[in-house]
Amino acid sequence: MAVPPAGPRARYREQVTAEVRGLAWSQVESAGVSALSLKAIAHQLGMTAPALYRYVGSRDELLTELVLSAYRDLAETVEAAASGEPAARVRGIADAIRAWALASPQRYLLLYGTPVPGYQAPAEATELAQRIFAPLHTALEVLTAGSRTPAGRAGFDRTVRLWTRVHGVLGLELAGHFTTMDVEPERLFADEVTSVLDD
Amino acid sequence: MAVPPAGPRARYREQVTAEVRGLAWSQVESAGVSALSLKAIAHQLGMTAPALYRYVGSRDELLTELVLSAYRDLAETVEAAASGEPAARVRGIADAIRAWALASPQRYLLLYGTPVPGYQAPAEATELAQRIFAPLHTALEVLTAGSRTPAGRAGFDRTVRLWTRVHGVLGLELAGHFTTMDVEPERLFADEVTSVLDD
DNA sequence: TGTACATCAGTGAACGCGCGTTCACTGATGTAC
DNA sequence: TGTACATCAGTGAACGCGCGTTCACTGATGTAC
Repeated sequence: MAVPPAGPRARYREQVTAEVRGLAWSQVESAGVSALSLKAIAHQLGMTAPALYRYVGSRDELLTELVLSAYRDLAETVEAAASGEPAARVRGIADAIRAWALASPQRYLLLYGTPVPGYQAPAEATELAQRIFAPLHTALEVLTAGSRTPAGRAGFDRTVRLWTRVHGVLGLELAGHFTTMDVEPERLFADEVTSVLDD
Repeated sequence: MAVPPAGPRARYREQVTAEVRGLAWSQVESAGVSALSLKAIAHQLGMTAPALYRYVGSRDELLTELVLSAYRDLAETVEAAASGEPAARVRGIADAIRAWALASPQRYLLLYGTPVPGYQAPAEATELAQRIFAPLHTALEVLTAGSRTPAGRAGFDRTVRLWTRVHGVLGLELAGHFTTMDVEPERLFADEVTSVLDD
């Protein structure tokens, strides 16, 4: 693996770059994507706005980095949860997704909420979305190997169903629609995961 | 019913007010809530920005009007679809919700997508959300009167489940997550509605 | 070890844009006598 | 029927704010001889 130049300057550069990403995330997490502001980040770093262009190509590029890193993080979370007995594995992955979403609602909404108008995610996002989908799909396939649900189309449909049910609960929960409704999201979520296992 | 003053001035006033609402909607529909701009509306009407304050209290008030009218419209749509045989009625309502969402994705997302940061919907929104929920709930109760699913808590949970499954499909569909995934949203949606009927 | 040079982080001024909102006002329109 | 008055839609200037982005530049830091 090629190690990039690691002099003191490169070191400093990486550190500031990390701070930029960190501040960008805290903007998104506290007030959504629309709050992402290069000028605000610069001032929080104690520098003037143009200096930020040493670390960021443009606002759109920064946004793309956030989106991709969120996808990557979720993919890793899902992959890390993919272990154990088949049924428990599906449940484990689903619970990991919910925990990931609740840990940072705006990060989840950045990926699966209302699309940012005029912004088109890069092709890599699609690949990462598949990396998130795959462990769920595999877990469900293992669960029913040689039993009721046939493979192929029907198996794919089942994974999609799991995904939409998971999002159905999370999307409404994160948007606050259960607070006025006497719903226990946790139980509802668990039941929805079970419903797909029982399919 | 008290008829409001209907002289030529009131007439004109109502007409312009309607145009303001119409332009506001076309902004939201074409680029989401964040595109809602009083100045832009004024200029599209051929007037200067301050003149708009004859018709609108503030941007927030206009937004509230949009949100409430979207809720009202959906509630009416759902109520209008609540007829026919029990199973067909549930399906009819669900299909009406999907048609309503597809007719104007941003209007659906205004209600159920990522919340507008810093904006709090008025209490009336909660009442209207219940008006949307109620016909679904009634239809499901009629469907299983005296059969498997007991009333009360379990019946409520089932309606919630229907709602989250509907939203799971619609939310991801409207955000464009199926376009790279070889999913037929219409079939998926129909299957999800069926899954609750079979519960 | 010391000096000359290249690198590059950060500045300051500026551009052009958009936003919501206020204020004192003009002038046309409708209304009351 | 005509005139005086009140109503009110819309203007123009302005405030203060925020945004992304460019440009020529200063000055500190690291590097090569």
